[in-house]
Order: sequence, then structure tokens, then C-alpha cells
Amino acid sequence: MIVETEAYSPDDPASHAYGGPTRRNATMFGPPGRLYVYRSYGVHWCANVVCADEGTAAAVLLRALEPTDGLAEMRSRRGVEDARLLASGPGRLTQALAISAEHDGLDLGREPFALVPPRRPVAVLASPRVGITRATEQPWRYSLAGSTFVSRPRPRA
DNA sequence: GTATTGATCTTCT
DNA sequence: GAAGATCAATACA
Repeated sequence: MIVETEAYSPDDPASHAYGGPTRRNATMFGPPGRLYVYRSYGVHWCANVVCADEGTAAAVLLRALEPTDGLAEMRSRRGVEDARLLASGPGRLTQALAISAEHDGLDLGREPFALVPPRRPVAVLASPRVGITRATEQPWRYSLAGSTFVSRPRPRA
């Protein structure tokens, strides 16, 4: 279950797509509903959902998951026991799901992926984005209210 | 508990 | 040559 995301818009100085297409961000300029995967700090993979229509680069970075299934697999990939550490952070999330460059550009509506909306409305908190230096005033980080699986600032209770 | 730093890919200057 | 949508290990309080 996705519990934390961040939005990146086409005219967003903090977005990879700001300043036009490059080899890395090409997927962001493609059709929506696909997965955009990039290398972060030379070490980690980060996964985004492409949102805008083709030619308009907007995406949502997946920052944290609450593991609900496949816990054993995630633990073995991550090498940690604590469920909160399995996918609370962009790099951890991709490692837990075994997402890497080979998944870049894949359709999230097809196997092995599936995106399922929540059954009922959920409470979401908006806050400043994490780990960026530009356009930090945009409160485009969205987290599930009360979730203990969110990365960084821990929600109280 | 907080602070600092290494890893080393991709892009931009 | 420097910085970045990061994490984990280490050092310190």
C-alpha cells in the first residue's frame, strides 16, 4: 500500500524534466501510467508514476510503502527485519520491490504491476518535499495520515 | 538521540 | 569538476 508520494510538475525547477528531455528522463515525456525509474546519487533506484499526457512531463515519486504482502521476499531483498524499514524511502522502496532500470518505461497497468485505488477515501497530509533544494516551498509531499510507514518525519502516533 | 560521510551514476556547468 | 528527488555506517553527545 502506497503511503507516501511526491508530485513533480512540468514547470517545476526540482523536477528532472525541468529543462527538457534527456536520456534519463525520456520516460517522463512518454504516455501516462508508466513507470519512470532513475538512479539516485549513483547508488539507489527511484520509481515514479508518469502522470501527464505524452509530451508533458509530470510524475509522482513513490516515497514509501506499507508492506501488506510478500513480506518475506522484501525482507530477504532488504536484509532487515523491521517492516517499517522495508520500503520507507524511495531507494528502499525500489529495493524491496526489486525495481531497477529494466522496469523503466513499463506500463503499470500490466503484469507484473497493478495499481489499485483505495476502496474508500483516505486522509492525506500535504507537506514540503524532501531531499530537494529548489522549489522547496511547494507542499507537494503527500502522506497517509497516521501511517507509521512514512519515511522521514515520523507522524506522531 | 543528532551529525557526518562514503558510495560513485547522470546531468549540468 | 560539482551537485543531486538517498541510504547506511560511523562518530559523537
